[in-house]
Amino acid sequence: MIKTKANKTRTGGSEKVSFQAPRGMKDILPTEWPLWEKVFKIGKEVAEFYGFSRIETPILENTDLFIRGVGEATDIVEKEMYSLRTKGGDHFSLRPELTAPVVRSYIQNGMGRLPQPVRLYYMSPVFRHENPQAGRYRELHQFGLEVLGGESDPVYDAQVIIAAYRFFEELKLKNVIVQINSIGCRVCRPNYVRRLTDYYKNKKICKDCERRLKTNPLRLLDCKNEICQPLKAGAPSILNSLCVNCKAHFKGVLEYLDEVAIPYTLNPLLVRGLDYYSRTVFEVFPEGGDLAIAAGGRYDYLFEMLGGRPTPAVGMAAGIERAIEVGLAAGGLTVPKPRPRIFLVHVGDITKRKALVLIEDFRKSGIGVAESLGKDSLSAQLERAAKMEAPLALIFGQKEAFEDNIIIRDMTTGVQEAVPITMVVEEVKKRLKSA
RNA sequence: GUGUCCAUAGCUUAAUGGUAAAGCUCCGCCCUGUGGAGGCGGCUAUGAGGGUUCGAUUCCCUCUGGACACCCCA
Repeated sequence: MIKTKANKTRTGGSEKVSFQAPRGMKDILPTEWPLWEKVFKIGKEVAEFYGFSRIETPILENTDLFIRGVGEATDIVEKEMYSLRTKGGDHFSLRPELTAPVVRSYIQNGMGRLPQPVRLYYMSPVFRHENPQAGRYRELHQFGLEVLGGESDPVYDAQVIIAAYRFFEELKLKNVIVQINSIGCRVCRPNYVRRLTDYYKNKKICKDCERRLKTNPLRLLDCKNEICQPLKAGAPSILNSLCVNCKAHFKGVLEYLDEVAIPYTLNPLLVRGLDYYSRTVFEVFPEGGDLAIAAGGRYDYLFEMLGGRPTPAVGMAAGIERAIEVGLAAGGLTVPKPRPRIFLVHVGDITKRKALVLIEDFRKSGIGVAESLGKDSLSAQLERAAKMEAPLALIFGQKEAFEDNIIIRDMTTGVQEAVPITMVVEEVKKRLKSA
């Protein structure tokens, strides 16, 4: 028996079922879609301007990819993955993020032989099984940029941040804030972790932090528990522990950002939840908000973790739902108006048939035509035309068909004029232009 | 995973331990050839399951979904 979440009622002989979208997931309705298209368009333009090409990977990946890539001890892998086992016995998961899949694709498809670095972008759904709340969904869409290969050059870190910043600028989000930090590399991070662990040892910390001290000590830095707050001030700063190379790298990133006047604030307490980051990490916040709308960083070791050759890389992912919410709330982002279409009204069966032919003529001329051929009443059709704010209505009745005419009605003024049917496309074109 | 609040028609809201009401939307008619108005009419609801009760939409439990917060995160 398959467990189903449909609600069922048995009344008499018939069964009534009702379905709802899965928890934390929602429909993008026709009224919302133009907005999404706009956001997608902006993302595409920004990404392609900076030399990124689109990639789309499968929604399902081997669970192991995320365990190795994102990290076994992370919340994402520990408790937020939608995992399933196929009939063949494979363990798959709905992707909770796209960096690991993109790296997998790079390795699998031999992109290492392309000119380096390879720049890829995506705008795709990811899935996380956590409890929904403000700005948090179980299915969310991420706009992401990844620069893969080449050198571990700070200029790439900066470029990713610049592109992300421009994306939000184009979405009319004012005064977004980039918080940035460096969490070092294999050489310097272990030293820092040791110092940090020493510092916190024998100090009064919260339960979560006791666990973090063992599994992921860096996370002690962004603990929000009151008990731990006073300790943060005295904690050793990672920026003082960076090795010479990491220091130079971080300095480089900041200098490039200064060069193009991207505003940022240093946040030495910023660490990221995923295992694969090294050196640069950053998060982007809307003005006055504390929910990140984008985050990213450098991940020079991820390729090795996934069985590839050592390959430096840096990337970021923005939450599209959150960006849209913030943009709408700030008022800069608006729902685009649909392109106006003329409306074809028919009266009678013969004209109904001929109307289909006429529609094709307009299609060839690139003019959008709406109709409601299913309705036969003239009033009802005009009503519909008015409701959808068609600038012009074409009225095609028996009389007109007989005389090879058609009436063009200006819906705002109510002025009508009969024109020869052969001229109607041209006439409409003319009127739309002058309007 | 935990906690708090919530669930009446497509939408917004009303009411009651005893026949569920309205506005907007939608559909139809007035309107055998002229729209946004008006009039008339119609469709559609107590999220699902169980319990208490003569009787539950109302009280109780479970499930599902929603809002918010924690954890964590885009």
